[in-house]
Amino acid sequence: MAIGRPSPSSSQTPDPGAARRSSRARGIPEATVARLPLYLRALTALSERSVPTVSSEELAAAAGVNSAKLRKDFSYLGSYGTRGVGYDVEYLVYQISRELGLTQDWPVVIVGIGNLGHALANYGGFASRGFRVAALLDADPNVVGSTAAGLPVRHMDELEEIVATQHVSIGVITTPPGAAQQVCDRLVEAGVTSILNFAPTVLTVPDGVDVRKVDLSIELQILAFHEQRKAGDEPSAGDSVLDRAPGPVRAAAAKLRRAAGGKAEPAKAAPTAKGGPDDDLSAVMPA
Amino acid sequence: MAIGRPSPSSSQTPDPGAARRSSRARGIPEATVARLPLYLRALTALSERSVPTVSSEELAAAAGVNSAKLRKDFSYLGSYGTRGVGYDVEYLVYQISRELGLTQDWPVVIVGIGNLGHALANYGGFASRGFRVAALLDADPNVVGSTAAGLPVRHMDELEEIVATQHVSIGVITTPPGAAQQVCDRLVEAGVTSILNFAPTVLTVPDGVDVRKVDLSIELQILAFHEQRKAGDEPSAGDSVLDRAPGPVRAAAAKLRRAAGGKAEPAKAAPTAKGGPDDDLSAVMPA
DNA sequence: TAGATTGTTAATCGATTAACAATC
DNA sequence: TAGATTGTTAATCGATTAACAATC
Repeated sequence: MAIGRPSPSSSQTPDPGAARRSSRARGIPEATVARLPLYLRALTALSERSVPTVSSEELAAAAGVNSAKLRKDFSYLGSYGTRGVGYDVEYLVYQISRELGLTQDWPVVIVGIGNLGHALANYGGFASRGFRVAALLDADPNVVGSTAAGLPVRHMDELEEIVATQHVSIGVITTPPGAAQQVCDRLVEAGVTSILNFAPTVLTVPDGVDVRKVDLSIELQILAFHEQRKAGDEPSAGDSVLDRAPGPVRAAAAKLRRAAGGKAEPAKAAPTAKGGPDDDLSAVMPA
Repeated sequence: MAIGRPSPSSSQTPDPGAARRSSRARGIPEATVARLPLYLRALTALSERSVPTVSSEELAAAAGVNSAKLRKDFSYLGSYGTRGVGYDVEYLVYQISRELGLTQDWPVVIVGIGNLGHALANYGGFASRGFRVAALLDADPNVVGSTAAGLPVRHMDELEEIVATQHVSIGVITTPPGAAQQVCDRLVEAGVTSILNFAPTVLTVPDGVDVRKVDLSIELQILAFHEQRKAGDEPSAGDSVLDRAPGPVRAAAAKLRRAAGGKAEPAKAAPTAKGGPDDDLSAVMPA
């Protein structure tokens, strides 16, 4: 592979340090930013029920966090509450919306219109938050020309023009993993500076471009890890005595296996590691 | 609302403390667990290319993290590397798979077969990681009986029997938000102990049940926050002089607004807060 | 042996939390 | 005033990172 030290901000996982630093410029930690949408959602529900004010305790419960954290989070935004009373719901909705940049319109392009692209195009939560689907794009001639969520699917060739004329700064990638980096490069070249990536691939982008990823498979794997522990912590089917042994013994065993040219438990590793097309989304999303 | 202090482990965001504590029992921090799937994906790609060994530097680059973090992560699993050489790819694939619980079969039910449910049913990354779709379920008679990804969509009434007979411990919720808690309750009652929630709702579950959420809208909002900052940090359209003023002045302004019974900038807050059905996924997923 | 690379240590940093003074 | 609730402080905890001794 011979890959040099990666630039911290050029990998798919946005460099937490960079994000923190930039947020800290105005004093809002990244962890707080990630919770603001939760608060906003809970506040919007209260607003629709015409609830005028809410305490940190009530709002925290509705958002699923504890109240100390919520108050700390809000303290980064300013002093928007009233001691002894609570927070004005409408005012807080507005302030958080503004802080998140939701008081402006964000045109978005979605690239790769398979089932997932369809689902996103139809997602009501986008429009109600200031996100507007500027265009649906696909490279497959069989898909181009069809409609999804009332919008025509346009060809990738139009990407550059659409991004330029509609001032698109956010792109959503729902292509198969093999196409994702290439699509990403074109988006960035066209002027997109924020990317939401659903393809299970690490994307490389230049400094100044933010990438967030949503990975369906990873979430399930994390659940499986905890599920495994709940099951009584008895050794799983794949466990061997050596695997449970103290570090030095395991290490020695590993070396023995390597020395013997042997793949450790290959028959057991194979089913999960190579059971199918690795993370292929082509069944979901046309190329 | 009058909601009592929420039990830390009963909210949708899995109590990080609890997760950490349980992981720490065997010494694996939650942040490390969340990265294991990334390493596994990179290793699987190397395995398919028949690469025998890999250094921490190379693997870290492929996974999009730095090598110190990767070595630290691996140190929680044991000593699986060889100094001066690197890691045996096949052996590491097996060890990480085992640690994550992927050497066993995980039957999964998906509830709510709209576009998103379809996309997930078709997602190749599941099957190749030991996750097997045990059943697709929906409450809508018009959807029940159709097929998705070659599987029949079955009625919610069959949920309990399916979970019991097929030993399902993981459920995926892709219903509209209004149905999510009810579906969650039924899943838990039937014996499911891990839930992946795509509905934009906070789920309440008993102790011992893990919930992870994937929230499309929240990811976009976080991108918008950073995008807003890139745009030169000039005041956005919604800013007023008071909103930019020091804390005490802002607070005073808030109080004045409240005293006047006035909603702050209602015309500006309204479009984003109430533009459409809030987070309604019904266009995406049939009830 | 000499070069390469791991596994671990220790310092640093950010996030969480409880507690409480400030103040409505 | 008395009760309620915010905003902030300070302690604690987990995560990250660089550096390097161990060792292949």
